Amino acid sequence: MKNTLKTMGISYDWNREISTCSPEYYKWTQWMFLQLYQKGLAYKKKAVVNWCPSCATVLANEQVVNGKCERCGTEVIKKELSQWFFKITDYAQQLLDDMNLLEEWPERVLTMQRNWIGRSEGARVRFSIAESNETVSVFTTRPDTLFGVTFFVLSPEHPMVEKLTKGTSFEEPVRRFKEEIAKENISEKDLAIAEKKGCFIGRYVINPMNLEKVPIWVANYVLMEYGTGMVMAVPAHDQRDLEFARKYHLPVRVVIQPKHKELSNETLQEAYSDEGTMVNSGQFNRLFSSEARRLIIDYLEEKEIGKKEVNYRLRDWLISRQRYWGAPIPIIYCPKCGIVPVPEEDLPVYLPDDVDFKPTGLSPLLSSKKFLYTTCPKCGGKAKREIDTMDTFVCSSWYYLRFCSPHLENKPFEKEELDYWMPVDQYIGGVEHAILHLLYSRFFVKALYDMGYVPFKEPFKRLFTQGMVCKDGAAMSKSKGNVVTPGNIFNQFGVDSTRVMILFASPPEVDMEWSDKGIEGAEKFLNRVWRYVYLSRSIFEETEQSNIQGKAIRKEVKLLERKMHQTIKKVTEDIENRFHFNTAISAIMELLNDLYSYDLKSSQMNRQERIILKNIIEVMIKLLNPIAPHFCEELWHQTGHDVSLYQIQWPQYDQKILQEEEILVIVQINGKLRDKIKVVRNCEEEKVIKLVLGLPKIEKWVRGKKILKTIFVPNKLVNIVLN
RNA sequence: GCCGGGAUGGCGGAAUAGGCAGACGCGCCAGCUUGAGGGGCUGGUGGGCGAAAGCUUGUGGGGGUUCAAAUCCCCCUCCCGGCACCA
Repeated sequence: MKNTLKTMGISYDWNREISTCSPEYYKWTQWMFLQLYQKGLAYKKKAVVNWCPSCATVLANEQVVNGKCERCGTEVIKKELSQWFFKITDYAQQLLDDMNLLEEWPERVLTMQRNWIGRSEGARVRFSIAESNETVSVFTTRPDTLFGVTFFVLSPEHPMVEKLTKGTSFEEPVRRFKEEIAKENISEKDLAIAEKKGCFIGRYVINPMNLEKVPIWVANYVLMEYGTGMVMAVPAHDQRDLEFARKYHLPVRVVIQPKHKELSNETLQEAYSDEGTMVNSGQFNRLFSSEARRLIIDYLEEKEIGKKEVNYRLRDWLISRQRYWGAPIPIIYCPKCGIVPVPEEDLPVYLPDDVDFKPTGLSPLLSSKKFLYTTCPKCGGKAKREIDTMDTFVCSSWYYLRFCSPHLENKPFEKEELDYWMPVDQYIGGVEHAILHLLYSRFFVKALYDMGYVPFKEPFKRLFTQGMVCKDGAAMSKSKGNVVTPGNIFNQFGVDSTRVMILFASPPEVDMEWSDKGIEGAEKFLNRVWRYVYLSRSIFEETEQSNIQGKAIRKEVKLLERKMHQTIKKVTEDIENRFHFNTAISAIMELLNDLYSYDLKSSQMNRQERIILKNIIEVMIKLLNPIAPHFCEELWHQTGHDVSLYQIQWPQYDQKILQEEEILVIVQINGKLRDKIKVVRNCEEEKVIKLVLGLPKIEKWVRGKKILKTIFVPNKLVNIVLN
């Protein structure tokens, strides 16, 4: 990889190269963990987590794509395990709010992050359970539909289910139902379309608004992980609840009527989830639903039966991995002292080298006795190390900070270096990192900011997302193995032709299907440049004095000079503002085409003209240099220069020469192109119109018609509107 | 279902602030050069009508705004990406 990059002439500063899997680096990853741990942002909990059977490790939510493992594509299953998490949810709101600071990020990525965080506003409402002192709470985004609650649903995994059915005649059937659901084990992907199933549990809750008793069910469509693991069902205004109600013949009660039609409890086919006028809702009747929503929340708060609440879909970041690769989590378990963090001075906790890689489902580190057994830093007694390693996304969440001080030994980074380098001015990466690396890194910087380690809130000022390069319909990636090795193309066509081909194919932000069809064109272009310079080589021979007399510079030379300035402008702007190398290259091609087509014989040029042409050729080489550096460097030396092109200033364009003194003006009749005319720049309206009306083609169209009006856009166009 | 982004010749793409649609390249066709091949050079190349000049049509489809729309607005179709029984 490094060799390929070097071969391609990509100018990284290899002095700053770091390797996240080296102890010098992961020492500081472990240090980060300890800082987060001390702040309460790293914690261990038992939870239902994603497990990839093929990788034999747990995964974070972000690493499960369509129910499959992000790395290997295996269907992910659920397991209950005790694992380490980073409390990214503490930063959910800040991650959303600070998107304002990310003005130069693509909207697409911000949207993806917004979706992922999934903020929803609503209320938490407490319901008491009938014939009991217990209460339960639900989260709802629609407190205005509270009067429409006709049943209550718990997730089958909810601990309350057992509690509420214990010792009743429902205990057995509910248990059987839970087993049935668990057995089905539908994948995450199919969950959305799976049939709704439920079971009444024999108990009731009291609706705090109207004190109605409504039955409690368990059903497979309620997620344990979101909200409180239970929902208040409002079938009239929620499609899922309606489907369930119709299947089990539960009542439906409309509490919001839309403007132009009247909904009926009996015939309702589709839940109405928009706004409307409140009905069947006691003192809130006749209010508009959005208004009622506010007032009901006030009412809930006043009566202390609920409160306004914001819920996020974002889950905490599960960072434990049962893999060898990754920094060991610097934690020691002591039978006396419990969970003890490894003291900073004992870092790094080295990855052992005597491990057995048999996939056991437990971390390979377990097999290293040397690693596992240690002493407790607190009491000195016998203790065991945490055997899981950290998600490698932890390593990559802060590497850009390390780049600022890559070899520092006593600290992860130097404050002065951060001040100088950070935040990153321009970050470039694939869109596939939108909610993985980019979200994690933002979280890290926010946490480090709050701890006073970094003086900025966002790591990356400007983000550019490259399109994905696909092959055989799938994104090219190391893990999928459908990568093109550029070696063969280099050998056959050379590195610079390959660079031209890649850059010319399409602008970098779009996805593209890999094709090397353009390689021959790229090679042809470079050959044409080479040949032109070669044919004009006498220009560069100082000794040869022009014996052509005369000072007049021919029009062709002037035109070429202007074209050169236009090209400088175009190439500079395309590269600087948009990374659009494809159009930059095409501009250079145009310049070259012009050079060929004017066919100036250097032997027939006077001194002035030779100086201009020489400059044009040199500028062309300079402009092409970022695209084909090896080629240009060689040409540069071939044309008699000793200093490397890298030390040469980027060419500047001259605004005055840039502008054409004769402008081609478009002549339209009723908006249709009919003719073109050349006029001097900034020619006044009356003059141009007069000229235009004198054109034979235009005269033909205008004859016998009445001119209703004329549109004049200076230096651009004339449009004559006829009846 | 919701949220983004798209759709322009045979192909990759261009048109950056509403003003020449198809820059540049690939491919293809014809010609020149060459013993041949390769290479190079010249010309042509969205569709229709035409010998040509030219006319006409044309940026996924339909409607609209405008003197003027690939570009702005509304509706629809399809493709890609994200989220998705998220209460």
